[in-house]
Amino acid sequence: MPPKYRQIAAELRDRIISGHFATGDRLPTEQRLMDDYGVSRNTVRLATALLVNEGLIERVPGRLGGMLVRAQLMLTYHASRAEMPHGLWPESDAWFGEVQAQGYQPSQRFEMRIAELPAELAERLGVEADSPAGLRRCIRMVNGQPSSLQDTWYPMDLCEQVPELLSPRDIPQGTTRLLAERGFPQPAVEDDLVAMMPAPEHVQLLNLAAGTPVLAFTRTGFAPSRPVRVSVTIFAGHLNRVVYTLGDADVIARHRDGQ
Amino acid sequence: MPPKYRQIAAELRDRIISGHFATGDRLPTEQRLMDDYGVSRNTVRLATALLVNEGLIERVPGRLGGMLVRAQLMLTYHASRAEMPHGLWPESDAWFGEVQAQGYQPSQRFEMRIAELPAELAERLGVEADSPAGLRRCIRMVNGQPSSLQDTWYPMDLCEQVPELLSPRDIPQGTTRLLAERGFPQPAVEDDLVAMMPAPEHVQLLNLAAGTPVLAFTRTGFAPSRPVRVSVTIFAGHLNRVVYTLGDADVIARHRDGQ
DNA sequence: ATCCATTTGTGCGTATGTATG
DNA sequence: CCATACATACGCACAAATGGA
Repeated sequence: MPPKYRQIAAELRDRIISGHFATGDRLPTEQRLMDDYGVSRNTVRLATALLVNEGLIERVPGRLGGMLVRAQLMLTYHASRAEMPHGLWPESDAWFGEVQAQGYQPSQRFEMRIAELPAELAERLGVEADSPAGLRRCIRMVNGQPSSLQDTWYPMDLCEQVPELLSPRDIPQGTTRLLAERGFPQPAVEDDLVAMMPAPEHVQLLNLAAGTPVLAFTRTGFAPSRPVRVSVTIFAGHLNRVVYTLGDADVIARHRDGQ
Repeated sequence: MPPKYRQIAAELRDRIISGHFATGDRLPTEQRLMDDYGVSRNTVRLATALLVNEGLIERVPGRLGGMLVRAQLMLTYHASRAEMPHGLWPESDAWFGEVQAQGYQPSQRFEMRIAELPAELAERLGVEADSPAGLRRCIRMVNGQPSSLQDTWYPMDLCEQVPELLSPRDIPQGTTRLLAERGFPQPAVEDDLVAMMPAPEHVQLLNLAAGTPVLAFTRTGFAPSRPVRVSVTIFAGHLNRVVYTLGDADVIARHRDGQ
């Protein structure tokens, strides 16, 4: 027989998944659970901590607080559509469009600075670790909630050839098109996706609840002569999914239309 | 000032990330941390629970147990290479090859059964929810450790046309080629990736430590006339990453060779 | 096979702090 | 200012797992 706290967690989990508790509902208070199950507060906390770590609930202190069932809002990001392969329109526009098409309210915030390239990213760009590079950071929000964090790095010599990259504001036509106009098209990209628990920095910037995993999405863009940029996007788990379409897209479109 | 348990967690986290503690090292015992920091055992457990949830350590009871720094082994899965677009070789062979090329020892286990399609997957296949379907499950292991879990669903009517799909053993030429030979090539696939905390079933099958996120990778394969299968692969986080190459792969290959 | 020592796992009770309405 | 809810922290006890004597 599993320990009490796991049994209690399992019961509550089932009631959440089955829809007995809906999004935004309050679970019974800790005191109530202590009485119902005849256990100590410690045991109740162990049980509910599991649910917090699974991302099913969040805890809110205060008079009208409690343990709330979290929303399972899901946003789709079409990785093979944006900026690939001929559709060279600005990625931020693509993102705005996708979010709005899904019925949500997008917004974003920009920052620009010069920073030292972490070793792992420097290798992808084929430059030395810790060399300086242009870093454009974009925090994207959906309905006011931080949703993803994108850091795009450009090698320093490229920034000198294309000084607009150092602009602290959004670049209207998009950096990908800007680079293409200056002789650095990106006919190929390599993406790399991994699920991980967020670093403390990401928890803060994305306002993540404990137990929320993130999807780290790294895209390296290649000009014919060299890699020109690497973007690291941290997607808040649960809130985002990334979609790729490979092969003959018409086949899929035909099927969708047929439905 | 942050609470004590967070301070203690932060110190230990820094020492792990900075390499002061290496993979496999034991952290000080709970008793030792109580003495060092002058706190109760409860506080030590709160602190170390954070690190467990971040996937940094695992706890092992027993005489020579302790809190061990977890390995950060990383395996790469080339999603756009296996079985796409002309290279129609068996996916399991592709996986074996990739793992071996990275210096690890692959193995896998098969199961086959008929089961009811979950609503979400039924929609992708364009059939009714809860209708029966052929389910092929493959548990893949690296160096004996469960690494990923793949469930592939085939609509029932397709299984009747291609009865080998119901074979409980591995299909030598691979199911994708088998289907192509029987008139169901897959010129297009759609992939869908999301980071999530594992369901209890996944925790058990993949032998996951608490706090390990997973990458759920869903691939829908389309024949010209219809979708023919949907595969759901659960990758244990930390252990796996998924890579896509989009556009002109030669551009990337040239750059690699040039290094 | 038994017993013992060590380390984490589970559970109890209590007290005080903090956030919110 | 109060009431309610979760947050942090102390202390204690016994169970379970593991490895060695």
